[in-house]
Amino acid sequence: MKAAERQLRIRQMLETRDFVDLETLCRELDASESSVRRDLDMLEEEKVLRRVYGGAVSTETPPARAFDYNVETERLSTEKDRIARVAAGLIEPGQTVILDGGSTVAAVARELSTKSLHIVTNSLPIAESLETLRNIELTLTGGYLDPRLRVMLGPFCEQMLGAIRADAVIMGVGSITETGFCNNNTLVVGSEQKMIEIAGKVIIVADHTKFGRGGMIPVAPLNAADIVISDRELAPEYVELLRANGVEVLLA
Amino acid sequence: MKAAERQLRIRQMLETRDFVDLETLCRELDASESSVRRDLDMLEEEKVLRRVYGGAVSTETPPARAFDYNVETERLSTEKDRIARVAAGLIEPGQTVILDGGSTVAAVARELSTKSLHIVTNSLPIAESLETLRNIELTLTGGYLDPRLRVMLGPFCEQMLGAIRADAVIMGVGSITETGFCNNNTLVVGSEQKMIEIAGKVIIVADHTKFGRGGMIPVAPLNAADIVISDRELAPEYVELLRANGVEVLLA
DNA sequence: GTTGCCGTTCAGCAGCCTTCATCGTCCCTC
DNA sequence: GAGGGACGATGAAGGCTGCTGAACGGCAAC
Repeated sequence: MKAAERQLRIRQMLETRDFVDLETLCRELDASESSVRRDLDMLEEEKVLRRVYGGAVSTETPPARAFDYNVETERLSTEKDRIARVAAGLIEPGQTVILDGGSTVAAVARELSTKSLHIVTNSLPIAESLETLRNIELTLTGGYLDPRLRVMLGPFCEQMLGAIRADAVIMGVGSITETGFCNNNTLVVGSEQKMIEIAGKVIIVADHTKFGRGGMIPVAPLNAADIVISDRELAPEYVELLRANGVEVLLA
Repeated sequence: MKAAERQLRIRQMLETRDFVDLETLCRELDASESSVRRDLDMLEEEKVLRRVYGGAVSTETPPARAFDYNVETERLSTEKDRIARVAAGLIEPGQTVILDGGSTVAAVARELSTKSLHIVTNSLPIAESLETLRNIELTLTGGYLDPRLRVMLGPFCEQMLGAIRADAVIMGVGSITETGFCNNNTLVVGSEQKMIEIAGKVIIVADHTKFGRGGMIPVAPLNAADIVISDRELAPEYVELLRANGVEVLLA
């Protein structure tokens, strides 16, 4: 890849995250450390970013949106990032991928931002983080906009989902128990069930704190998932449980 | 392949990606390195692109989207605000109102923000400006997200609109001539035609500069509108023309 | 002290520019 | 209508420029 292209891609990446590390850049851009360093130097010259130890941070001050959403984004962000990277690694260029709402899935969206994809989502934050990228064709489901979750839901959303097919869905969940995946909002559950129905491969992303919580609305039994991605702190019995249900488990 | 055709193809390629490398161009255009270099030089002369080591980058600045929208928002903002206030005055609390994209309609959205309403829109900027309001229930159409206009369009959008009914639609247009209302984007026209179909009352907002422009895609004949709202500088012959077609005209 | 990151240096080579021969087209002449 | 010259466009070749990746020593972080 050429210097100009690399620098454009770095700019793009900084639109969706505010820190990029050198190792990731080398991998994503398929270039040597030296070249990436030079690119970062040039972009720093242009005030696009600021070099820091281990990578670079965006100089763009983000418009600081959303309250709850950011807090949830911060919590466990490193686990989330690792989970997100693994999830993104399962997606091939050119695929159609459904992303549902939630901060873990938003992290996946960030990791997907360099691939050439068709993304279908009902999440406004995810749409906003991807809409400027030229390599991503973005389709939104319609529906009632939940003001707290910033996600489109309800019959219109489900009807729209019913009209499409996708290679994969990447979904967060509220909780996971032996009885299956759960969530805590009727409308969210409805759209998630539809997403599972229309996607070739169902990928669930959930950090270990999601396991064993109870008392919510069931979305699907465990065997509805093809792959579950969690972090290394996940208790072994859950790994066993999932594998016994024919689910592939990846620990990031 | 001739030089003119090659250059056209290069322009097209730059619409969907922001960097093209020489090797790819040679392959895609089936031409020698020298010829492609010459083409790039000429296109650089025309400011279509900028030559960089290994290829060329588009001179179209991607962040132009946001700023275009802002420029258009600034232009005539006082006329727009007055038009918006009149339009908002036509809406009763409790109604279901469709808002299409465009800066004039965005101004109407601001004016509507104190009423208790159900708003249906395909515009992301409008959705963002209304989403936090507790008195407004917001439903978005789905569809392909046009990255420049930030509006959802296409068959999914139209299908979703086809499933609902609304008390009124408030619409901007690209131009108004004696033959009817026009716009300059095929997909936008499709969704606007659907909006007109499903709305009880069709309200067009258009400052006087929109009148008499030509050469765009027809949306609907003049008599498709119930009310057209413009500003006081609108030439009297257009007022006459609209009234002759059974359209109520309000000048803000 | 160890690890990981940084900046520098340097050989290798990809890409650039210039030059030139070739080809096709157009127009003029006979 | 055929022949020939001028012209522009094309692609190949050669020398030069500067980008790239690997290696290495130094320094910050832990």
